[in-house]
Amino acid sequence: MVVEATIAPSILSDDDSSKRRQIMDGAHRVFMEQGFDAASMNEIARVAGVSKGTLYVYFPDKSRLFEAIVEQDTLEQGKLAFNFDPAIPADKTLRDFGRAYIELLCRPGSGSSVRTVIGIAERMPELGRRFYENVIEHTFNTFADYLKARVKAGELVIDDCTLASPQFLMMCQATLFQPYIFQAKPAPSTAQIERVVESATKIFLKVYGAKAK
Amino acid sequence: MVVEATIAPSILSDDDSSKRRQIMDGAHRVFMEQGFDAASMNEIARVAGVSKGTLYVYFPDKSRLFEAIVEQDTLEQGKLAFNFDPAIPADKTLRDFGRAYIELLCRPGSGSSVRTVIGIAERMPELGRRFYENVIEHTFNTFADYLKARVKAGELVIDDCTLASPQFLMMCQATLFQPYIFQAKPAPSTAQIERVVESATKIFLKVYGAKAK
Amino acid sequence: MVVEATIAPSILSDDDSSKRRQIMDGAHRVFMEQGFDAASMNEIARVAGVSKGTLYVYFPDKSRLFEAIVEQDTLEQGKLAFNFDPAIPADKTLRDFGRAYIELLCRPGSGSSVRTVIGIAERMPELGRRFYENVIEHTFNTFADYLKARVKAGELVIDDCTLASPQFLMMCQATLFQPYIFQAKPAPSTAQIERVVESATKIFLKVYGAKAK
Amino acid sequence: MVVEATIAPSILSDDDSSKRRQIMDGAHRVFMEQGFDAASMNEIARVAGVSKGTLYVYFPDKSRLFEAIVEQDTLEQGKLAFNFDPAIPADKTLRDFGRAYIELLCRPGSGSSVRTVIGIAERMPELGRRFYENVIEHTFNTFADYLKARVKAGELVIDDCTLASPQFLMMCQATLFQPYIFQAKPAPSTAQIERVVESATKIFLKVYGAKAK
DNA sequence: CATGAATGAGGGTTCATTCAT
DNA sequence: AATGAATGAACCCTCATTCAT
Repeated sequence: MVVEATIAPSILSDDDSSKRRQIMDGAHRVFMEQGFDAASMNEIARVAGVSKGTLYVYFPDKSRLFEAIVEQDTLEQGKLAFNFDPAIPADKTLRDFGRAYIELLCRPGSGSSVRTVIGIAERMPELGRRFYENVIEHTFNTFADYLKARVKAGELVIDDCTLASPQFLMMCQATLFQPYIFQAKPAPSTAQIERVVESATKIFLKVYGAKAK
Repeated sequence: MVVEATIAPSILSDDDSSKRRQIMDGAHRVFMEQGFDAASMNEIARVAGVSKGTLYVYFPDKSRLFEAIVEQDTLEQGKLAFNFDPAIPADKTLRDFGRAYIELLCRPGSGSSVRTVIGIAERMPELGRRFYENVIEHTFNTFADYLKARVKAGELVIDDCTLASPQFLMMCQATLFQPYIFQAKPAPSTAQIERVVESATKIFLKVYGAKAK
Repeated sequence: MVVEATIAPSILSDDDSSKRRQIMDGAHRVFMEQGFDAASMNEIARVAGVSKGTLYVYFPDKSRLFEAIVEQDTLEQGKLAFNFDPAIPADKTLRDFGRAYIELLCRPGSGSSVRTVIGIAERMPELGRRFYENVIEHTFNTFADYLKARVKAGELVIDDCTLASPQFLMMCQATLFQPYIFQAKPAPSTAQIERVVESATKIFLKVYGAKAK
Repeated sequence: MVVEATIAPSILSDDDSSKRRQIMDGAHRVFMEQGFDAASMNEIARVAGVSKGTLYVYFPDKSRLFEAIVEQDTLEQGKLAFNFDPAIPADKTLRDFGRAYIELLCRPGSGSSVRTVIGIAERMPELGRRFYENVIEHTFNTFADYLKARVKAGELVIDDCTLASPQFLMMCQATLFQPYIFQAKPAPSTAQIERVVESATKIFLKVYGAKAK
């Protein structure tokens, strides 16, 4: 029916307010490109396609808008939904997870997010803390839980899974993430990722694998 | 002659200029505490103990002063003078170097430096690149060179030292550096460092040690 | 009928409009507390309990709303209904009227009114003029009329009642009103008022009393 | 000597800084014309003939600039240097002083000052208090002191000089000051002043004069 | 060379007013 | 009639930079 089509949009527009979303989208782009201080409310309004005054209808001030953006990024990046299927052999899981982790870390936009948060962490430590806990540490913990399960299953022999988890993930980063975050090299290619993750996986299994005994 | 008295000061001031040094010291403190954008030339002048005008005698503008500061930090931090003595057993060297590395990374001031550079890397990628190459990568390379020497000496068996080097150093960071840089936790204690480095060292030797064969 | 229920409210609302009254009440409070410039239409709407848009349904703009408030105050304060009973001896009337006058002048809210009008008089002289004429001068005139009647009755001997009236009322203010209007002292106590009015009354009668001759 | 002529200006320029004076002059005009809120720093800068930034070199913010202006006015108006010569008969002194008082009160600029201070007194009571004490009350006290001396000299018989002083001065205001301050009438003419002061003087002497007995 | 007063563009924020619903 | 989201001009204030001394 024709009428329905007309009504639809307003029904679809989530009540999280399309304007609010619109502002956050614009603010996200500007904040990520420029950082907190260099981003101007003027430009955010322009990019978001709203007037400056409207910004203040939805957010009390620049800091709070920024925090909302970072919080959103924190939640989104903290999701990293990986299916740790116990039926799949550990080596395959390590490889797949390692690759997914690095790809997440180095996908476009992710770097800006990390850079922006680190850049402001000195003056807004709360933001840094929450980002670390909900994104970085959360991933470490999720993976550590998987490892514990494998240990219990007798597939792995690990004394301290809470340490083993970041050991593996940090090895996966080797050569790849740091140049990316410092803008020294572009995001790594799939081949590069494969190679580094493969090496990390082998080391991990050699050290923590059950048959390694 | 009377005239000499007048000229004297400019003669005495070494031309690498104590004033220049003075400015850089002040600017360093302010930039590191506040980041590039939030730092004001006014406060830099105040902290440096010179007039605002003098700043512009030695540096054409704020960006160039900042670049000089970062460059200086880059050079200083790139120095990490570690004595890789071939006479010392590899395991001890790994332990000592790992500890020294983390202590350097997490010593007060170092965090600010890294945060400031990462925070500005999006807009001043050149600064990020040089910092990465001269500090991060340089350390990886220096250590890789050591590893190559140990391989040649038959003490270690490593296929790709350029990869093994960051693998070890990233493992040493596990749990320690990231919370620190995000301001989520204070700098790690000596005991924490010892424990993580010890684990990394053991893994490294188990995987790459010659006797491991 | 069901429909009636829906219409009812609009029928009930008297057309001098309870909404209009509601707005004026809110606006009065805000304008008197903050002054014309510092009062915001936003807060007026909030205090009045109506939406911002509704303000503009009843008043074309901020100035006109303000003028309406001041006009209302002018009319209300101009009323000062005092019963000049010819049967009562002049000295009692003077004392009672003087006290009532000062109490009116210094009652809470009255000060704000005067301050607000004086504060804006430079830019809105018309408002000041009407306030002066309808409140201040009107009181002078009312009292002057009483004096004239007493003169005619032979109870007082006054050459110029139009001058004698403010002479008495200004003497009553002595020490009391000015510190109050400048916010230098709180509203005067009953005892203070009594004392000052008593003195003014005595002086007035000594000078203008018939028996004084 | 020629040289002296060159140096002179810098010596003459009071160290109260000509720029500061320049700013205060401009700010005075704008604040008095518009009131605190309506005055904009932009216009003050324009009228003062300096840049907006310069304003903030001399005054930390708008409030402080305003306070400086009011304070200056307070001091200047508080001066009312009147020579209470004991050799001159009281009646002449009363007449002269009364006239001088009203002329001061109603001279151009004085009204704006009073209006501005009263207008802001609700929100800046300290300003109001100091203005009242240093200008209004100070005049009352100065005159009260004179009266006390006349009482001691046996020329006047006054029970409470602290009350008698404002009684006289308020009577002098009758009909003159209030319409002026409300912008209802222009400043009174000399003739009007003379007439009202004359009447007040006569009343005062009739009541408080020694020979009145 | 060194100073610091002066600048003016641009920062974040508020607010009277409008208008689609 | 009533709403409140949206606007954009104008607000106060900061700051990198310049220049006369």
